[in-house]
Amino acid sequence: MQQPIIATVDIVLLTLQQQRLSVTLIKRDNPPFQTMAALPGGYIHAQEDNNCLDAALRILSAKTGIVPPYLEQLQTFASVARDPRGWSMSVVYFALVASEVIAAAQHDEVVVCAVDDLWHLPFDHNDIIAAAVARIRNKSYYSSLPCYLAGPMFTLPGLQKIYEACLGENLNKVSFRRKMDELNVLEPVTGQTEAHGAHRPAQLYRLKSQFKNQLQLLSRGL
Amino acid sequence: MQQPIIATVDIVLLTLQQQRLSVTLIKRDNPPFQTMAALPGGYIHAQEDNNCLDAALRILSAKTGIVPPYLEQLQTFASVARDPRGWSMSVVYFALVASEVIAAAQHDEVVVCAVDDLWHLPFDHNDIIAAAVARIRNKSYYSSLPCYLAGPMFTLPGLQKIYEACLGENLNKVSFRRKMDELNVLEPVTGQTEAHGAHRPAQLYRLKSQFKNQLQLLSRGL
DNA sequence: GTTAATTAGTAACAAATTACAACTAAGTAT
DNA sequence: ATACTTAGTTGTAATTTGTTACTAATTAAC
Repeated sequence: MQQPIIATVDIVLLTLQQQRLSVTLIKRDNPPFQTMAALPGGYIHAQEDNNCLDAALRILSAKTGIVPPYLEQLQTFASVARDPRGWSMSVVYFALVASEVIAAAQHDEVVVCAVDDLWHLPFDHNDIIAAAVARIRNKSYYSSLPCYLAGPMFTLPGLQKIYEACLGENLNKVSFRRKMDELNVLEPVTGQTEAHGAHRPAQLYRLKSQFKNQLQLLSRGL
Repeated sequence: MQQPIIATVDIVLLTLQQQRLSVTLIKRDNPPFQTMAALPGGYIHAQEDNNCLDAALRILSAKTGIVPPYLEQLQTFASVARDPRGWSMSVVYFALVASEVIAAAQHDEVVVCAVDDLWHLPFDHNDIIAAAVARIRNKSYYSSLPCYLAGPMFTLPGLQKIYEACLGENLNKVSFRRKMDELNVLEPVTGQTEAHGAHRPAQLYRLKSQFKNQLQLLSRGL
């Protein structure tokens, strides 16, 4: 074997900022593209990581201090051209977290940017983010995925806004509530409501514990 | 870098045999697991392959003589344990072809086996096949994917059987036809019918040319 | 305090979609 | 000709989804 293949993992860590789907970028501290913002990523450590998911969790934790509740393999991006160092292969994972989690991690060098406002990023990271957004859009139609973008407690109107941000379209209130009921992943926090204005306060909900890190699917979409 | 990571591609080539979803296996001609049947696969050739898809097409063509109309990346399987040679990473693709295509390729050493009858295969190939079958099941609900398992011409009752084999459940005739109409990927071959018995012959259809190697999706499933 | 305004949550109904059953169509075998 | 079998369609019932309009609960204004 001549030039070995570069084996890395990148993570698309998504969150909501001002109702907009946003991605977490890190200032690179090594060449190539040193000092530029890019997806958190790094080499697979064959001695240390038992598998790719381990590598993703290790790298994400090191670079952002976050252990996300939901982490799924997105796709592997590999080609001779995507990295100036040579033939490179990146197994990409995506994760969703509430924005409070990113704030609480208190890591410097972390930039959160709305996915619609991105500039040109190093490597093929724009393509990767586009693929992650497409996947999330799609999964949001028929699963509890967007729930991971909410904090530990949330209202149904709030969750609807989150779904709408993921899908990029407005939803009908009655239908949305029917579908959330059908998903059966939420439980009301008894006695707890959230008021933020001169109107009836909304019931607070949380994810049932068995769905804290497991998706639930709808049989026929939103 | 000490021990380099092994970078390979494997292909789950699926077809239908006697109405059953079946996978193509090849007798391995190198260690480990020499002479055992396994998924067609091989090393990525950094000098030769521009990307993973290229590698998949090259390997599949070399081992089976087939260039499939539809090839999609499934998932990457990577861990320290999956290959006795060391830390290994396999980018897995899946392809669908009509069984005539496999027969026409005339390659020896090719075994086609129903996915429900598989014995214990080398590496994590059983897990890989299970993941591919799950993906196909899922996509068959809302896409034209199973059409790639049919030959160049087919009847609607025949296509329904194919969908049923993919989904593992029976479908309603009227609903199925409505959905195929909605998919809008088929065109009748005028004047051509298929009779195989003492009854009314069925109209033959083919994929519209723009869908010969492109999926079409339903907005709300079968 | 009563009233107006605003959002949460529900109920009733209309529209659309899907499933089912029964039909007609077109062939072969007797 | 008649029976039989599968292809394909039509009509209708059941289910799901979307809309409109309601009631509920709160704050702000008077």
